Amino acid sequence: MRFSRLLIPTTKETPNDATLASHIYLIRGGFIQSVGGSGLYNFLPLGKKVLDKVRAVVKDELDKANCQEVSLSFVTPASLWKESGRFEKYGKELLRFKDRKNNDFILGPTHEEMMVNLVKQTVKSYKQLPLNLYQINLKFRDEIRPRFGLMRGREFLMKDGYSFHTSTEDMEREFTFMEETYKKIFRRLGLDFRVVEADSGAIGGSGSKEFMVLADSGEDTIVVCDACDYGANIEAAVRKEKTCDEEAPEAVFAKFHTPNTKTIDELSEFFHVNPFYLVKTVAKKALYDEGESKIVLFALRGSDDLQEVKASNAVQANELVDVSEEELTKLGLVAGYMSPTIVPENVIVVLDNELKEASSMICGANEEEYHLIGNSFKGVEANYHDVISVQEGDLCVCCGEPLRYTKGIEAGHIFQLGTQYSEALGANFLDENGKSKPMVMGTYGIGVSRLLAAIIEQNHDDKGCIWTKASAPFDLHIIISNIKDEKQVALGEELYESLKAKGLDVLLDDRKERFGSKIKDYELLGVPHAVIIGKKLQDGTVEFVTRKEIVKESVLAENIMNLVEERML
RNA sequence: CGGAGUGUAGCGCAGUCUGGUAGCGCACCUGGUUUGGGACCAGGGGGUCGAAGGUUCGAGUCCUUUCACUCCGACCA
Repeated sequence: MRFSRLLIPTTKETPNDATLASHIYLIRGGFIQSVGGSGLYNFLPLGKKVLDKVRAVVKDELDKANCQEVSLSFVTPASLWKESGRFEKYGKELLRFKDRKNNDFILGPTHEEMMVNLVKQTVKSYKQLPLNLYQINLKFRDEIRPRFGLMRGREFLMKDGYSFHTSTEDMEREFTFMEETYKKIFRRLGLDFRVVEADSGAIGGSGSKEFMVLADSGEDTIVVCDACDYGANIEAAVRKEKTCDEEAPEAVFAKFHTPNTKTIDELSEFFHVNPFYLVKTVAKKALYDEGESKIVLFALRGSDDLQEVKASNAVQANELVDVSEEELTKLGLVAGYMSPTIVPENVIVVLDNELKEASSMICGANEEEYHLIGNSFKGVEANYHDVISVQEGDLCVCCGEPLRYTKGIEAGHIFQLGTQYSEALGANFLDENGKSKPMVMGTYGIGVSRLLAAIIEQNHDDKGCIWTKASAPFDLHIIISNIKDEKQVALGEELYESLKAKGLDVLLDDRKERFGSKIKDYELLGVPHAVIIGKKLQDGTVEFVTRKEIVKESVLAENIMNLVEERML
């Protein structure tokens, strides 16, 4: 294609609301255009080209893995979502609206309901299973705070796949197979990624894994082990039970006067003990459907922090929010001195798993200026859950080596769903014995438009994008330095036509611009290779450029064709 | 949701305090010069100043209402 005929509105200036490299370069390079700055984007020709290339890789690998592409209606009747129970549960991210007849509709943020409904109507027998259907379509999530360009938009392109099985074993087989298929996709796109254990979130289900593209700007914190391949999202990470070298504060059970010691630090100072032996009691309000809420006390070691997602799951809440001091007082809870053992009615207590066998612990007395010493949880029946946040340096549950934090961009997520949706929506099949059973499901997602951002986050420099081979908008970028130099133009045209004929996707910069603008645009757009036809043609040479490190190789003009073929075909 | 801020040309901004002809840079159009790191000269086009209402002879500017967007915050008992 000819640059002079393409709509590629590159700019020198960075948009004022962009902080991430991917956001800046996608806008500056004319790949995408912001729509009213509210998490909505138009894809311009170049952006659409990249999107299609990424999409093609995803589709190719899935089709090879016997998945079948379909396309589901974007607008979804709310009735299906009411059946599954998610119309209420999904929260404000679900965009709801009414048609002229006043019927409720939603814009699909994910399509379990629609897909289950499709399968329910067409699949009746075990002979038709297993089945893996997917689509690559728009999704809409009314994010609280869309930001970072394509990283967290409200409307985005997602591949969502759903598999249906006669048994849990078969679903697990497919889950593992999809993990391998996804790895092929991410590798082919040239990404550095890690597969990690994850929380299942609003989708539900038992096991789930996330595909994290490693990048400092990632919004997710992931816990990894360098000694083995353990990796998990912080929301799901576990560790080998923590121990403490310091001596435990031996004491018989007693109430102790502890003025002005509301925080763990103050308490640790007061008793001269490691926070490991203190109980931190965190109050949260758990929100449920239809405006119901409960106050929950989470108790954990003072050396640990509460992991909110784990905590929320422990009480099966939709969300946890902070509780005001007034509310606590009203319930008979004393802020700063709360206790997991002395608790008013109507307050739920959740103890962290690691407190199960703990002894010599100090906790609040739920009384102003008093703590209880010499507490033991040995043999105490209680509501135990894993609610702590794994910290850097904690030990790996698999191999015992220290764990490390890193940042990742969630680009894929696969779930073992089970029968939760098939039961709710009545998606049953008849087995060999003619018995009706709910289908066992798995679900698999890839954020296709987010991948564009992820690729750039991982592959850019201070000049612009550096697309990977599989994602680049063009294979080769030819720059004619001076459009008034007939020799340069002639060679450029010749190269362009013959390389096109060989099947390369070539961009020819034939604009009436100065060299400076053209090379800046080249570096900004980030096509993996370029040929510069310029001044040096007088001496019979041109340059072959590799974008990644900006390496320029001088090549005799008559050899350039061979070199390009050799390197690129 | 809590806090702060911003809406003026396609983009980035000044002008608002102290009311009086709508400005600048980039981009765009025309002509010319220039052509290896985002050029220069000359000329030109483009804005119901977020919206509604009010005060005034006169409102981008003052008052009221409203909408939109951006940024920061959501491990504390």
